Amino acid sequence: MTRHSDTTSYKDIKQTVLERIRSGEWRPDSLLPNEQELAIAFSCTRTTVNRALRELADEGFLERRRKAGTRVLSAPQRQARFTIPLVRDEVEAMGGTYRYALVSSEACTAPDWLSARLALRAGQDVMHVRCMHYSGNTPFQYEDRWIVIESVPQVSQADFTGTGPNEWLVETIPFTNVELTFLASRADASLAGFLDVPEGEPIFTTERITWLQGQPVTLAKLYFAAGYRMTTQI
Amino acid sequence: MTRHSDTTSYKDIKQTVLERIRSGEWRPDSLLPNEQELAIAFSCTRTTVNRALRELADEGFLERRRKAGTRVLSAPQRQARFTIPLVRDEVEAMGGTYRYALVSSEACTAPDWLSARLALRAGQDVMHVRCMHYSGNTPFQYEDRWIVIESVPQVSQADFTGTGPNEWLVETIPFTNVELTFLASRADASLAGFLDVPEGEPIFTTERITWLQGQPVTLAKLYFAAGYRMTTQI
DNA sequence: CAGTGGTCTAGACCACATG
DNA sequence: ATGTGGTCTAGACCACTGT
Repeated sequence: MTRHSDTTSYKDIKQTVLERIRSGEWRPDSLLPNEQELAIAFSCTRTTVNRALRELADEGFLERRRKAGTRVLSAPQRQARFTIPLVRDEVEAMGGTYRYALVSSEACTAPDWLSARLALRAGQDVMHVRCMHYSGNTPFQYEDRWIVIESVPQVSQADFTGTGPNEWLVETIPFTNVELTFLASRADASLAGFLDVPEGEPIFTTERITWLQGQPVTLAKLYFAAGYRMTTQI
Repeated sequence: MTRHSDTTSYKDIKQTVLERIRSGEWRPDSLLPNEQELAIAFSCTRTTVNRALRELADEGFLERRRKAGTRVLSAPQRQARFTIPLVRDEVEAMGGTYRYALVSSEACTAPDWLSARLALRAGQDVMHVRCMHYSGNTPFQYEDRWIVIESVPQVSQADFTGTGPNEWLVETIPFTNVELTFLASRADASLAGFLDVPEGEPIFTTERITWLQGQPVTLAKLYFAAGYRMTTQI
């Protein structure tokens, strides 16, 4: 495609393979010809076939094992893959004007449930930050965040009045591991007030736990406005 | 690593690059040396460097543009990536015994909201299937599904008494495009009964729309039992 | 127009899992 | 033991895009 039309690119091969799966020519669980044979069939090198099949395996269509060969996966284990945007970007992408407001920020000893959740030592200190994100004047997200001070000592001097803790952390900590959880929670009186919904309203919630090289850094609970939907194309 | 220890593999390079980002040696927004220079530095070919950097870009750490070069992304656009399991697998992975029960199955004309959502022609026929998935005797998920008959004519003869429509569709339709949505919904009286929760309970919900080569096939609304959490490591 | 990444070739050796 | 995928090399041409 991108090259002269007489060559077969790895993209062409991916396309063709997907079509043969779609059409039923290569049924689920069936074995594909090996790379050598496909290379001959497609008039290209094994390297090119390899890249095409490797990517299709990464994308969840094929399973490859040395000696065993390449199979079409029976239950297409499609992988949802979506980027986690910064709140600001999300609001602006919807055409809103992003506004941030700090609710509270205080250092304290980690409560028991948090120590357990993050595997902290007893009595470790954390910074507890609560804040709101708005789209224009409409509540968009309430953020309830705990930051482990020992893991990010600079947080003691941080000022979250004008900038949210997430943007601050992103700039301060270059690289992290994340556990992401989605759930539906119920708006209690406090949350209902912040998000301007009736008490008891179902609230789409995500929880993110972040580690820096094995050390727990932060737990963030993000409560979205009523009716929020998180969508992705696969 | 996998080869003789005197060679540099693309995995070694990925590792090294990530470490340099972590350590701050290569700051966000900064430009990496070009592939040729890195190849010399790592004592390998440009091909190998290329694969390492290409994968890191796929994973959201780098941005690459011809002529412009390779940059460290400032806001790590980390991508959550999780597989969508079949209900049966999910229940069994939790150590439960999967049980299925059909609630209702009937052909009808698509209601207006569904026609709009799936871009159907007015008056197109659909199969409406409702069913329950249990873990042992505990409700696990309530499924409310609509299948476009014109897209899957065989559905008229399908029997969903013993097998759920999802497993049937997976076997019948080899390959699809999917739009996936997560949200929090509220248990109405009917749903509360099926899931054995109080009315008004927040319910984690996913909606899946599936197309086969541009044609809408099915819309499934999946309501999970109270307290359900969907988790993924990034 | 010139520099950077994108891709392909031809060949090689190796790791691994199955029979 | 052997067949399969996994990876690397050395070199080439090309596509894109910023200057």
